Amino acid sequence: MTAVSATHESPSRERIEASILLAAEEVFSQHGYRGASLQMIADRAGLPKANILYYMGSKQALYVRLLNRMMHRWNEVLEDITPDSDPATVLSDFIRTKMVLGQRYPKGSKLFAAEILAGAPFLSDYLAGELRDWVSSRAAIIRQWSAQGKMDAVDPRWLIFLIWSATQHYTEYSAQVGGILGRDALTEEDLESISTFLEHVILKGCGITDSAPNSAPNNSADAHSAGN
Amino acid sequence: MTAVSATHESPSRERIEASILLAAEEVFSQHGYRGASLQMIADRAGLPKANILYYMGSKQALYVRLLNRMMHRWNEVLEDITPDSDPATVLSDFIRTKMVLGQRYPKGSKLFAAEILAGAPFLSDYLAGELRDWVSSRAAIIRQWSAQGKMDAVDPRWLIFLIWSATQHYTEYSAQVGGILGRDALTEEDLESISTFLEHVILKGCGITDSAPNSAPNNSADAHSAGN
DNA sequence: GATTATGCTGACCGATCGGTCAATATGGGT
DNA sequence: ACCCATATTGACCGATCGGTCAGCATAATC
Repeated sequence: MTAVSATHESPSRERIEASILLAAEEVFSQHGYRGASLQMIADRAGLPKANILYYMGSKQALYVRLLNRMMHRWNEVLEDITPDSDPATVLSDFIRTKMVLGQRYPKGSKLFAAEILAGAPFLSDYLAGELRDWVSSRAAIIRQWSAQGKMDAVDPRWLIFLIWSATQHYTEYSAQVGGILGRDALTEEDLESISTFLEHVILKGCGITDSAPNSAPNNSADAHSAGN
Repeated sequence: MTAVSATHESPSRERIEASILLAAEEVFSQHGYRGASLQMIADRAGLPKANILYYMGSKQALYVRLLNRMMHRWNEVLEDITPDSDPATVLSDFIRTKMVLGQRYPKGSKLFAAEILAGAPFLSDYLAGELRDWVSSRAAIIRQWSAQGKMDAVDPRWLIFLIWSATQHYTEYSAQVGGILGRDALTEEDLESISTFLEHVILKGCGITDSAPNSAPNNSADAHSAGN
């Protein structure tokens, strides 16, 4: 082939692998690990099945590679959080970042959801290790906020789960949301409306008064939606 | 055969069908429609594979039967809601009922989730029809509550989605929740703590003041959790 | 006891599964 | 021109897929 051998990889190889990963993410997210077939992935990528295995080694290797890629994508979320942070800013950013990530990687998010739904056979170590520590450290800081009187003394773990679930819902249940709203995909206005709603309810529900009042001081929400 | 023929069915038939449905719900919920195999279902039910098909006709018929059974189970939720109802009571009941249903039918809930995740190929009619009307009618009432000043003017559809997602999270992501909390299943105390938290945050977040003050008038939450 | 309807299941079907491999194609290094 | 590592893929493997069916077991009906 062309390139620099060993450590570095040819651009053509990278392009092919990317197209395989794209196709695989779609198929795995829709049918889960067992339900996905290499033939479907190959067809969607426009390659012969044997080529998929040449580049990825095995179905399982391809799958865990997708899982790992998705895990790394979460890293930009809730990173800079300290006991001195402003809860309103941090939680608001948490909500909006998660909403954006769900829209940016809908297939990857669904893949992750399917893995958890199946009992997380490939992720139990990650969940009980890395992610558990992540939650613990954030929870500890949130508890300090409560102790400082910055917010109500809610259980921080339930709060984190609430924000996770409320935001993920719109990507993983997009078929349900779409069916009910009567559109195929959420509009920009939908996303802004939902984010504002979640901010309003969760911050207010936790007894957080917006300390950086960049918005008008109306206590009620603003968006009311059109029809249906 | 034993029985009364035609309309009524033999008790032995009912028992067998129930055991098949139980096994199938488990397998489908874990692997989705495509990922599930009749052999796995047969093994779990302790029956030969051909017997599954004798009773259920086909894989698809068995699957849609499970979906329908699960849909009917939601019916007890948010039924008695009128413009004159007390939002605090109704929403509180909504939250707790959904939490209980998720615990009562974890497999069925996961089955439903997997179907939606796959793009709801068997449920698109239901979502865009029956369920959509259900949401519409409830949303209209909630809007009236807002107009009456009983609560903030939030978008009722986002509120319904919020309660759905927040409660379903604990059954469909039980593998994740369990991994993080360090237990296999949620305890009674967990469930009570979570329900109280969700009540607190969502009602307060929607500007609903508990009009039936059966609990002490502490505005902050009470549960704070132990460790981790 | 013979008849008939239903319950039940081992054996089999073509299709598809994940994966292997040998054969061929390609393209830079010398 | 020659070499050789890498890229590519059709053909094939045993296993499993959903589904069919013939044939035997069982039990109600006459």
